[in-house]
Parts: sequence; structure tokens; C-alpha cells
Amino acid sequence: MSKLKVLIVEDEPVIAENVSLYLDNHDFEVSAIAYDSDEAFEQLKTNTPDAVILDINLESEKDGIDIAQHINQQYQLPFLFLTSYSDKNTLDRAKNVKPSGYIVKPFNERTLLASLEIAISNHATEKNHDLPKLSIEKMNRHLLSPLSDREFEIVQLVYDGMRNTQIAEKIFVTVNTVKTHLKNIYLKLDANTRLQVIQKLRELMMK
Amino acid sequence: MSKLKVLIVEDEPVIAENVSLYLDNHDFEVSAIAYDSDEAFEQLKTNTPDAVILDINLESEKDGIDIAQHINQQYQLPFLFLTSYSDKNTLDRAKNVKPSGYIVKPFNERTLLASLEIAISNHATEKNHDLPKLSIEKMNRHLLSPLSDREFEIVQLVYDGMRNTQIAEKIFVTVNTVKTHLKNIYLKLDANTRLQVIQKLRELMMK
DNA sequence: GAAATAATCACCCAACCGGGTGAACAACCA
DNA sequence: TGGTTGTTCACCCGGTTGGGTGATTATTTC
Repeated sequence: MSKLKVLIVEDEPVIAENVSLYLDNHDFEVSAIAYDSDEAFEQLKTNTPDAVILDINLESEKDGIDIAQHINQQYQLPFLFLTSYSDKNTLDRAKNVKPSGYIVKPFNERTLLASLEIAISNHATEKNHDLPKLSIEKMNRHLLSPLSDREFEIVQLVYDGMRNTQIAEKIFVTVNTVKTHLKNIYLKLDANTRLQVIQKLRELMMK
Repeated sequence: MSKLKVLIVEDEPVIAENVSLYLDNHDFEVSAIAYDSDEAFEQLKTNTPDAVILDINLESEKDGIDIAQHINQQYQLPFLFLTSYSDKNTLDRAKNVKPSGYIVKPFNERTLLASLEIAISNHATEKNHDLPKLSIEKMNRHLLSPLSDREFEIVQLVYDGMRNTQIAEKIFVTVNTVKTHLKNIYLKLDANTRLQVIQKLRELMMK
């Protein structure tokens, strides 16, 4: 199973590296980072990715929306716009190129991944491709047999990105209890942090 | 200027209250919280909102997607789905009803507001309505004349929701410096927290 | 009856975050 | 020259977060 390749088009190095880092931590491969439209076109041609993350306000000859049009015409790839809270005018142009989604800056790791996966998933459905299922409900429960029911319940919420306090509220226990369950989950899954748990789950689901 | 009314359709009280709290803190008014599809239909008819936030996995007779279809047929309102990371199957159904956006659970205040505003803005553009501009670049600089250039730069980043540490990295100073600038901005804008600053900015922009 | 498992929680700690206080230095200006 | 303004920073505090240790109680299993 090979990782999905994602092209990042972003002229702000800090953000580009940030996105890259988040993707590297999971089941994505950053095929390249393009800092302007020329690089983006080049990469699309020579190293076609599976998805593209596009800064909508690119300070180059052609901006993100121009590149998006190119993608729509030449390739059928899902793409997401990196956008800011405030640029409404640009968004007016953006909706015409039918992006698969928006990632609002600033974003966190989870938001980025979720948006990307929703985008790829939707796009694939339209194209009648099939992608590895990411639904934990679909995952064979006995793959995680060492976990108790309560632990399995919590592991799903962790996988959904919930904070310990949110989980605690949801299942009506204290945060301390959630932490203890997490501790036991870590023991059973041979992990030390929630991120490692999520990674393990994805490996299992990808079979 | 009256606030935009938002209907929340969510059967999980914790989440509903959370969304409601976030909206109350800003320029939105929660017209109602509907805990099932019947309440949602009732509210749409008797107290028509300006936008709807819909839990996609509603545990009632009709789920969020059914309600979305109803909205599309009977009203022309922007709506967003509250969705979870993992339910890919539901998302397959969701895309057919053309939601104005997705809010991935868990979400933070900023993500929620940004998504909602993008949705309303896009929807309004399509309908050729006009909405108050939210672009801070467009805002008359002299409305914030007491601010120095540096402070204005920082205020924009704060408005974009960036953390102090992120701002510090971006403008190549320490977090402490950012905090001091913020302190001075608070003095000049008669605010105590970044949220109050954002609110002031919006009031100014709404003129 | 003893041992293992499950579920609950309190407490500690290190890290981080945002806001507050105080301060240094440079530039400008009256 | 002396006051104001702008930019930079260190330090403290209170709150929250995630992970670690240890403990209690009930249920199940041998």
C-alpha cells in the first residue's frame, strides 16, 4: 500500500512546512512543495499527485485559483484551498472553480487531515474510485480485542480528535478517568501518546 | 444592524450549547436549538433563520441530510454540516445536498465562525445579496489610527485567529514582544482580551 | 477465597497559553 | 534636552493540557 501523494502549493515557508509536517506524521506523502505557480505546473506534470493543497493567495504570477482552473482542465484531482478568515473577495472567485474544500488558516493538524480526507473521499466517490475505508466503525472490532468496551469507546473518540475533557463530558466521567483509560490503552496498544494510537489505528484499518 | 440568526440542529446538548456559546460571543444570534427534525421543521417555518448548522448524524426520524433536502426545497438558506472525522458513508450522501460547508468535530470557536461566515458569504454572493465586508484589508486604516504600523500588523494576525506564538514566528520576534504589543493594542482599543479586539474590529468594519 | 480485569478517581508534574508588570533602547519632536 | 512614542524583551501568574503514579471498588474467573 503506497501513501497518497499530496502537492503543497504555498509561498509562505512556515505554513508550507507546517502542512508538510502534519502530512508526514500520517498516511500522506508530500510529493513536493511548490512556492509559485510555475513550480506547481511543473510538479503537476512530472510528478502528478493524488491531491493538491493550494494557498488561495499566492504571491506569484498566477494565484491559487488560476492553478485550480488548470487542475480542473488538465487533471481531475481533488484540491483544497488554504484560505484566511478575512478575504471574502477572493472567496467569491474561489467558489467558481469548485474546490473540494477549504482549510481556514490557522488550522491544526486534525482539521487539516480531516478536511483533506473528506475532500479525497468525496472526490473519489464522484469518480467511482475506491479508497481505503477510514471509518473506525467499519474496522473489525477484534483487531483491537485487547481493549475493553469502554476503552474501545474512548479510542474511537480519541481517533475522532476529541480532547480528554470533551471525552469526559461526553461519557459522563471525570477527566482523570479518561486519562486512566488512555494509560491502559497505551499499555495495550504499545503506544505513549494519543497520536501514536491514532497512527496504530490507521495502520490496522489499512490492513 | 441586526444580528444574523442561526438555527442549530443538534441532538447532543453539549455540542449544541458549545456552538450556541461561540455564536453568542460574536455577531450571531442563535434563533433556536432544535433537538430533532420535527423541531427543526417547526423552527424553519415559524422563525426562519439566516443560516442553519446541522448535525449530520441526527438521532431522530429524519437526519441532517433529510433536513438539508427540506431546506433546499422550501427555503434558500445556507447550511453547514457538523460532521465527524470518520463517517465516510454519510459524507457520500451529504455531498448530494450541496452543503455550504462542513464543520469537522471537534471544532474550536474560530473554525466554527470562519466556516459559518464563508458559507454565508458564498451563499449570499450566489444569490446576489450583499453582506457586510469582512475583509480587514478593506477596512479603512484610519479607523484604527491610534495603532502603530506594527500593532496594526499584529491586530490583523490576531483577527485571523493566530496564536501569539504563531504571530511571533511569523514576524520574527519573541512571544513576549507580541504580548506587549497586544497589551498596548488593548489599551488603545479599550479591550482586555483578543476576542474583544476581534469584536471591536468587526463593529468597525460593519460601520 | 484468591487473582485478574474493569471502571472509577485524586494527585503530581511538565509544558504551554494568554494576560499583566516592568524595563531597556532608539527615534523623534518640541 | 527632556518627554513621547515605538519596538523589543524578561519575568510572573493562573489556567489548561496530556501523561504518569497510585488507589479504590466491583465483577468475573479460576
